[in-house]
Amino acid sequence: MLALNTRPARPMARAVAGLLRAADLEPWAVEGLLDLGVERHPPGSLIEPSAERPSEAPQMKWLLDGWLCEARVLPNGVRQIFSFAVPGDVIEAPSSPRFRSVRAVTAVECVDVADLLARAANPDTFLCAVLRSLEQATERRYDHIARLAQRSAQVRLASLLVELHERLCGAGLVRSDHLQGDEFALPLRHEELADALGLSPVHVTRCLKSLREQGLLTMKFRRVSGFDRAGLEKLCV
Amino acid sequence: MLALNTRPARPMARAVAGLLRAADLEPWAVEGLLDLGVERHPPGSLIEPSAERPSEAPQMKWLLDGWLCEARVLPNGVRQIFSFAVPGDVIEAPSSPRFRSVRAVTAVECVDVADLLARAANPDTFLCAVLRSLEQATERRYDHIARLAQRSAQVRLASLLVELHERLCGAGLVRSDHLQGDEFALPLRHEELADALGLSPVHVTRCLKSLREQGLLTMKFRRVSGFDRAGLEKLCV
DNA sequence: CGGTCGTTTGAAGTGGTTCAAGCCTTGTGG
DNA sequence: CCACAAGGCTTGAACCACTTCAAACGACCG
Repeated sequence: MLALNTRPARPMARAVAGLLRAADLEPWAVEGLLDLGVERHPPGSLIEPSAERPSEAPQMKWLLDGWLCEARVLPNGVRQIFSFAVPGDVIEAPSSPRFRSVRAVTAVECVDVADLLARAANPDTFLCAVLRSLEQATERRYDHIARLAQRSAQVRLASLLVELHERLCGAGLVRSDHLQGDEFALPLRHEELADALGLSPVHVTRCLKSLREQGLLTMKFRRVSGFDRAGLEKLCV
Repeated sequence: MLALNTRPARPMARAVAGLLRAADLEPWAVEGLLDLGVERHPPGSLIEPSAERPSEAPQMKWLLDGWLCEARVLPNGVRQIFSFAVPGDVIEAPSSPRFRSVRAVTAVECVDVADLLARAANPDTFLCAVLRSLEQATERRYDHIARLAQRSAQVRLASLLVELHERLCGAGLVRSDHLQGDEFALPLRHEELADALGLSPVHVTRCLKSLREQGLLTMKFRRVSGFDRAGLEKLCV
């Protein structure tokens, strides 16, 4: 379920670069990271507080690689996804998964924030980045409420994709192309998008088709290409 | 726009009792409150950080009497209400009202939390209550996302009313009646409920009618009566 | 008593759901 | 290398929840 590894594989190094950019950290801060134990979680697994460290405070993880989603399963069996986490984000591992649980969407690599702080050469810098990340997540929760309550299906989808594009840009995971449109990995099925947006998967399909026909993006094989950010933002006004 | 007053009127005393119960505070803690300046805001006014105390930290207010709503006006002119605050709640006065603003729904009385902490005989107790209140508000934001995304109009409305009933109970603002159903003041127009729930006001009317016909509640003259909590909760499953 | 704001009701339109079938990828075994 | 199965994507048709528009009604306030 969970393996520790002191020698991270290549994908992490790539994400770390983005992470550092996102957190405004200096490149030399990487050294502190590479010494740390990296937790690996397979797709679909729950991210829970480590049992070994039974602390009172909420445990936070810094996501190095892969995607997470924060969700709740309602009494009627429907899953509501509250948010997605992308490399560079900090998430709180919920102590009681009754109301909110965090699950790996893809294979995931993360480190414990407490470890990071304890071992970092400059804990203050790290802490600031962590707090900023949590604050932005809170901000996005408001955005999501407005999105769900007031927007049509197509605009909900477009604005979520714009948000993810923005965040992936910050993590250095977008290949920019001003002529053909940007391109990035989006390891979500229509069902995940539907569960986040309160739509049926088939209607997500239809909305994506419509966006494609408007030349705003193409989503295929877990990748988005031809992403026209300006056009999508105009749609979202 | 904002008046200070050292001698609060009667309505406050009532709310304070509920507030204390909600916060598990001892009755003698009231004394500290009565010495404090109480801010009064007319209906419709914005609650902003006091200009006189230009602090970096977010300013928090403890609501003694009246209702607030936390909202954003979207570019297309639609208002999204994120949450309501009832007596006993703590709210953060947003520093930049660009993304989130807090507005008085009714006439409002509140005190500054920093003042409260500075002057309180037992700041620890107060601080715990404040933190608990903020934590519960965060929790409710998740509930609201799930409500908006996954529920039918009628269930959205019912579950919001159940939430408000629960909170008003905590503040001692519900008159319990197990035979006829509970009764409490609900100073919201259909439009406010609609803006919170992502519905049109006319459809709120229809949903209320349906709930009334099911014998679950009656909403009239800014009051809810015949509130059948158990029945409503069964509806929300 | 008349004006205004909020609520109620009806009728028509639309956006999203549901169900069901076909298709396209990807992975697996012969 | 192909055959086949499984899972996800796509499309169509019918249905339903909610919206919009419009008009009437009711309470409250001068």
